[in-house]
Amino acid sequence: MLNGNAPVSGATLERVQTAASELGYRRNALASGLRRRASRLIGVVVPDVANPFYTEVVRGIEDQLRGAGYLLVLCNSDGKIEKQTEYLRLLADQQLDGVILAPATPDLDKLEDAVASGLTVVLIDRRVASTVYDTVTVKNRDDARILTAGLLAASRRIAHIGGPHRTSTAQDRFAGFLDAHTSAGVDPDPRLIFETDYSEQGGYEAMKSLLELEQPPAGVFVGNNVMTLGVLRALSETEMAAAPKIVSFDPLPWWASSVHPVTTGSQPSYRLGRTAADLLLLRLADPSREYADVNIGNEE
Amino acid sequence: MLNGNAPVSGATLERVQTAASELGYRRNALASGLRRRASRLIGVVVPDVANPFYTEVVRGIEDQLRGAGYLLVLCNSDGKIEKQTEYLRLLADQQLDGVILAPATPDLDKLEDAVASGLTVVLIDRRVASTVYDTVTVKNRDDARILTAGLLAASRRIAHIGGPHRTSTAQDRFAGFLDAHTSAGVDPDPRLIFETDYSEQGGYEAMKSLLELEQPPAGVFVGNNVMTLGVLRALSETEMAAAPKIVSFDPLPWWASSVHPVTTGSQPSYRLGRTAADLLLLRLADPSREYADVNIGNEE
DNA sequence: TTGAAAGCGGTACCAA
DNA sequence: TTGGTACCGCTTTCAA
Repeated sequence: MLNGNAPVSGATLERVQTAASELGYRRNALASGLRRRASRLIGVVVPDVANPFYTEVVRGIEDQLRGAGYLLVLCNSDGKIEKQTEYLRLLADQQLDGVILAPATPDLDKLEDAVASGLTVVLIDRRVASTVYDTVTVKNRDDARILTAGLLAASRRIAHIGGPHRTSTAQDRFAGFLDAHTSAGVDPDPRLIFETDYSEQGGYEAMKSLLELEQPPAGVFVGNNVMTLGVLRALSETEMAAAPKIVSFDPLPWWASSVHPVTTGSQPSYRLGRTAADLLLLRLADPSREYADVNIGNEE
Repeated sequence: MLNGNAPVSGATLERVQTAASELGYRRNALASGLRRRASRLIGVVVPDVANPFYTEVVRGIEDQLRGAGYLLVLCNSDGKIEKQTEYLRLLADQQLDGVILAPATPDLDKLEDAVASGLTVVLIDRRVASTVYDTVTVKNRDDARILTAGLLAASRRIAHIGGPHRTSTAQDRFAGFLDAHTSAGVDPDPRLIFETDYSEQGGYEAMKSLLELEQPPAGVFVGNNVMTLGVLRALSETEMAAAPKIVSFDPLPWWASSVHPVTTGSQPSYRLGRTAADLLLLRLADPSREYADVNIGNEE
């Protein structure tokens, strides 16, 4: 009745509605949710909101959910599978309608529990070995290839500072880096390839090592924004005639300022968030729709 | 029964509990909440999570709530009173147990509605004209005084780039700036005092103006982190022999790197979040306790 | 100590 | 179309 699903006559409906607003009636969402088996709450599980990439993603999700009348429940997993699992259980207990999850590991066992307990799941950022989830990722390989090609146009000595190889994002970006080399007919120098943990400190240390080489690279491809900030810190500590060109896969946060120019991809973290929220709302509306695997690129 | 509040014998209790876990029983939080009139959900309303200050605050709140088994519902008000009001209503509808709010305006009318509808409110960051709320702020005036005094020790020509005067934070920080001048027996130069809107662009423009002066200041006190990033951008665009010393009220985010050294206060945004969450949990446990007005400073 | 029953505030269904 | 009633799953109370 109060949600308009009842076959009441216009007059009665109106009478009820004015009465309701005059009395300041507010629907109790808990009671409603209990009956309808839905809470109008969406969970978001990310490694850390304090990482500027996820901050933007979360903001995008929130903006999109707001329009649909959903509220966002924020969870930080710190990339730990136990925290992620615990949160998924809690979210299921709270009867959340769905979860947007940036998986801590490519490993899916626990995820199935979550789904079994009634959570609708949308995956973001990292792809996992399964096609039964809506997934939103960025065009890691293509974008990395394009960015690297830009560097190779100026020089053949290009370094790579990447994330942990167990993550799909780091793999894909490294593959793009190699693609560009292949196209350009250049053999990458293994001494210029660094694998770190996607951290500021990792980027800093890798860049330090590069700068200490007898022949530093002419350009550096850096696999994410946080590492790039470490790279910039390393650069700022070093005096040199010709600093290497820096290309960062992610854009730096809007408030980051730097003396050293950095070329970046326009990784659309905000749009990624909106898209993920969209997919989740669509699936909630129609659980039988086909699974989507959206790949957000630099276009537009 | 399932929450242990029932006068059951040990044996029965245990029997039920093992049965429950074997069957994979999970309590329905919606039903439980409906009955107990509590949802184990806490709302957080901030202007924008993407502002590094609030990002840290939110992270602090989340970590603290997690330990207590509460979930965090994130809302961005964009500093707009309408969005804030709408969210408070939504949160009340969802029967949230409480809200941690960074008020968009010093104006409280709507807040009372929220409380009337059953929300327990804790205020953060900006103080409002009322003593009937738990409040957590930073020691704006003292910290600003100390930071400014550091600059005055080196020179008498110190500029001030502050936030909007209608906010309590900007007022207090400016007062601290003046305090330091009084102690040092220095008259502040009004041409060096800028009021902006706490934005990166505002900081940028103010700094540009300062650099264009015939006699630029020897030091600049900047009222928040975001403006400081604008200030740094302005500096990076300008070549000069002796750049002014920059002091930022807030610390820059951990990943920020900069060529220009910046002295910062150690504004404990993370701790502010934890403290706010603590206060809220305490009040939820004992609604009649005295209102707290906590002032977090640089000590420790 | 135990079990049964009422009710939190809605929604959905059914007979009138 | 309408009003009445059962029921969502849990907590609390009350009688046995």
